[in-house]
Amino acid sequence: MGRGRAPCCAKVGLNRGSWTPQEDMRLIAYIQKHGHTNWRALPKQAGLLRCGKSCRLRWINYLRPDLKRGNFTDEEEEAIIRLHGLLGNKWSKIAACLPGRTDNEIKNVWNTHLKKKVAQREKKKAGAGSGDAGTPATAPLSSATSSTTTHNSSGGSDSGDQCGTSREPDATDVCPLQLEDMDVSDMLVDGAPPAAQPMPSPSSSSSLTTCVGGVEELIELPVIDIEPEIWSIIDGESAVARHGGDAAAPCTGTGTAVSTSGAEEAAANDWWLENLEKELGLWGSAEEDTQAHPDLLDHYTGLSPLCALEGDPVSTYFQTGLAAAETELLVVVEPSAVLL
DNA sequence: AAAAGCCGCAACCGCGTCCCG
DNA sequence: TCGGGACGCGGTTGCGGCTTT
Repeated sequence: MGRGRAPCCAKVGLNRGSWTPQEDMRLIAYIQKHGHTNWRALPKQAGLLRCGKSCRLRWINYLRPDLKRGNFTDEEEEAIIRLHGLLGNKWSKIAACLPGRTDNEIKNVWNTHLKKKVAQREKKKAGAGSGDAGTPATAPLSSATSSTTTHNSSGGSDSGDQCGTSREPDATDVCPLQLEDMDVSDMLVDGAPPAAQPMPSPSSSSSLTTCVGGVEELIELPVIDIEPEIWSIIDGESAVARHGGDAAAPCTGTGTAVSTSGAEEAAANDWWLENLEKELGLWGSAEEDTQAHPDLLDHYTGLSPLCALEGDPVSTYFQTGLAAAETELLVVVEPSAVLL
């Protein structure tokens, strides 16, 4: 029944609409640091004036490092068409078969072109009027399967194979586009795609967390000025506990790492975040900053200032995506571990 | 060159389901 | 066993960018 429908997006005091680079940065930084065990609490802890739902959506559909960006390949489109023929509008299940693609993305692609494409095909077939293949969707499965199997090396080369490179090399084998190994009926029966489940949203997060686990808690979020009243509006409970700039000091309990750090680490984190912000156009020139922190630069594995900026996780997110992004995150973040 | 229309993407909304106390 | 909270999913909408007139 309608139970448990969280009034999560209480309209009061929360931002809506497009995400700003600042918000993106904050969300990324927070999740990189703490993961996302509780979406509802996340915005508060991350200092975001968003509802948890919005954060989750943003992360899953846009910010996740394992997302493949760019146009859909022919193989992917074919896979979507076939899977849609089998599964219907089960976008999440279809997405589970297409690593690096989100259900939202697939849904959009389907509604925008694939639907038309299929309609045209059906028309043609009907015009040709033949065929035993009454259901166009299922028939091509085997042939297209073979094509999709090779997809990994060919199609996905541009941005790398998300789940594969971003985690373990072995994981590439698990690429769910291998439809022939996939028992779609399983997916029809129970929600959870079997062993070959590529990267459902939860696991993707866990992969990320584990990936970053070694350097967890290295990122310190900048303080944001949010009126306590807003928090009380958001959670409906007293926000008294967090005041005096605590709002953005997430999990101060868990954020113990902060205390492990010295001023040096804090400075390094600040530097990293400043870079993020710069990359997002929130700051002045990069040169200014590197001049401002020449000492810290040395810590960054001898990267030139430019290199360091080019390796910026957020820009990587928006440019190349996943594998590189995750690598870069490690590259950028890890040095601060060396600082310790 | 400007205006109008179209298209695609990102985000929101509401419901269903799962999990936990 | 029941009730509540949180998450996940699918449908829909709004907006910005691009194309066409």
